[in-house]
Amino acid sequence: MVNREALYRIQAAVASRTIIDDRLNLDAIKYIAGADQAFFEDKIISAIVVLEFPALNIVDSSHVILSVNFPYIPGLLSFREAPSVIEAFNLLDVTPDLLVVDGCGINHPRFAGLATHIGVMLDIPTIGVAKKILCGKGEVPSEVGDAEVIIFQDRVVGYYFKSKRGCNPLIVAPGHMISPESALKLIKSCIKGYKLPEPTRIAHLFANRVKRECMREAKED
DNA sequence: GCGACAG
DNA sequence: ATCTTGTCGC
Repeated sequence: MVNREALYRIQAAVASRTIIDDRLNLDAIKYIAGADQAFFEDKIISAIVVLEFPALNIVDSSHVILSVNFPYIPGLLSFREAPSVIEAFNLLDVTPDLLVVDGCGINHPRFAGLATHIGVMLDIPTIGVAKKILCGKGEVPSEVGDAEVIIFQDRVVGYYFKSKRGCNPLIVAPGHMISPESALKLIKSCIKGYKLPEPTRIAHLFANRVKRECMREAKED
């Protein structure tokens, strides 16, 4: 059903094009966006919200509903979710300085997680924020605010970050055009009392709102 | 061979 | 991710 070798080659190409240094001015960030997905029957809903930085109030949003045409396979999530995220991103009126994606960045078996894939395809800075680790090893921080490096194949690919008490740590990693340190610093500045950073948290709420709307309409037929 | 495995 | 109410704990 899935030709993994061909897809691995695409991921290798994505990884080769990834820039793991700051290509954005951290002190000049005005808009930071977040993307998240929800699923309904055979449809994938991608929602994106743009927040003004550092206030984090919503200034723009967009969403698309497409047919799902690829299964969920650990390590190949990009082929399932990247297309719809890219389409939603292109519908925005306000172009953000960077995009926070729910999933892996370079902390991936072939250094090409969803955030990295999207960043390279759109040629924009991205950060990946996952709730569970896919690969790599690191200490697990126990104190809120603490972070520990995650190493994979002798490379620093991200951090474990304890964003809230009583919650498992987040996994923060560079997607594209940003360093591991800057990615962590930015995500830290987006925590507002919840486990998830505002960009992803609000995008998640928005995606679910759209999904509920789909369910309501489906029930009427 | 066995276990792990983003969303 | 999704199916789903109450419930234990800070």
